[in-house]
Amino acid sequence: MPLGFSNQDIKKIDEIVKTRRKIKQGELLFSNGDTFSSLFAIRTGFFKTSISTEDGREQVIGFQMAGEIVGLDGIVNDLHSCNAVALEDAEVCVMPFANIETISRELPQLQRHIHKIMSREIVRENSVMMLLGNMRAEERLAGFLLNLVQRLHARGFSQSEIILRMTREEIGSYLGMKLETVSRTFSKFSEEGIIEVKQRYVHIIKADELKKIFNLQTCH
Amino acid sequence: MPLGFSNQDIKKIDEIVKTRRKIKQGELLFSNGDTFSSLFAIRTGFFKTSISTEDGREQVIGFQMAGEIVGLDGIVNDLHSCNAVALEDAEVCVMPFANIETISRELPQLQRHIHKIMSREIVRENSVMMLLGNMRAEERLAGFLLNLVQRLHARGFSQSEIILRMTREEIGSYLGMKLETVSRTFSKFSEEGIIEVKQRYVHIIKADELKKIFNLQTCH
DNA sequence: GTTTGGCTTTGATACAAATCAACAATAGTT
DNA sequence: AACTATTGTTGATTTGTATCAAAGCCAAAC
Repeated sequence: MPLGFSNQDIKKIDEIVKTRRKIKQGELLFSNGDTFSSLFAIRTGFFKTSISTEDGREQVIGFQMAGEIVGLDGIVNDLHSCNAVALEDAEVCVMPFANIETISRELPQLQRHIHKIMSREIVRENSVMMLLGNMRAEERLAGFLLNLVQRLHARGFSQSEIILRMTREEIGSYLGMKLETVSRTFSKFSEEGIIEVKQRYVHIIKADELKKIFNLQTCH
Repeated sequence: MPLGFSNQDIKKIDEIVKTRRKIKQGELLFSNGDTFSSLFAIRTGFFKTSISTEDGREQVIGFQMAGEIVGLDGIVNDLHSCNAVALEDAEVCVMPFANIETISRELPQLQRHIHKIMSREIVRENSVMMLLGNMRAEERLAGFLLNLVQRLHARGFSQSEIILRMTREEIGSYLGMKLETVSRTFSKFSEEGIIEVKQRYVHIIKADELKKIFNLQTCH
């Protein structure tokens, strides 16, 4: 949440955010076809969002952690068009979208904040399209690790150590590659001394090497 | 624009939309790093938006036509993070975003409309991620053609004939494949009698076959 | 402590798309 | 009309990743 709200403003915003919901690992927060009524702010835990084809192929759209918002896909048709699954026990704030709209009409700063959240998601997806459309397996995984560790670091976690919340298959789905390729690429980075991997634990030893592999510099 | 506005409302909205700008083929409407101040509603013409890596690789993010909005990427950081190039002579309405925000605080329907536009873009990009992450060349091109013809048809153009505004290379960049592969896939569809192709002209003969190739059914 | 099942790693092989290369078609220019 | 430059097609070959297959690791359950 941005700064610069009066006490009275804060009260209004608290009103939006008062309902909480707990989601156990593996459970759905919402899924494709559900009617949309609320955005969800993640308080604790870790989610993946995904869509699936008729024939069962899954595409992971993103991984979301504390402080991030899910559910924006539902606004356009009042129906969710993706699934959000908790990858670990989680708690979210349920924010009825009608309330968000009402209050953001009164508070320009909140209005601006909502717009930025949506724009940020568009820009994020632009980068993912670059990743999927133009990059090779190593570049994709390097970009993925750098992005993840940067977001975790912003939340006070280590700059160099990660416990992955998702499987190799989920990483692969997100990055447009098969789980075996994800595993092989981890092993390759490990052999080169760039990272240390042990199952879900990843230690980034040479962040600059990862950045060199992921040599894209543009936007964000 | 949605219905249900009073005459007075319409006046306010017209105020947003009064500035026009013409862009010649090949010219930039905005580019990466430009300060953001306005969204652009395309009145006539055809655009591509793209981002580039340091090393010169381009990723086309989308193709936009009359009635669609570009510039949403700029909101989050008050800077554009992609490039918008006119693929044919075009005219846009320049809509200062500050005005949009002001007026949408007064008109809940306009506010809702803006939110839906942003959400629609997020959902569109989700589908592109599915395309790039999970599909093979034929599926990608089939999906591309179906999407394009559907949007053109909604604007009163033919349901079965298209004049492409973009090169094979630009299609390839959008779909995450090389221009040669695009060309070969066009030829393959043509040999199978699904489409007729002559350079930029494409005639869809068997739309149902294209749909079968693009067998995804989820969201939108 | 052993079993179970899910996840991960690694190897061998197959395949779709990239790359390299030449040529054809088209549009724009002089 | 001839000349360029750009765009598009097609063929031969290479390559990165997928696929198929087997084995190893780990945590939870019994």
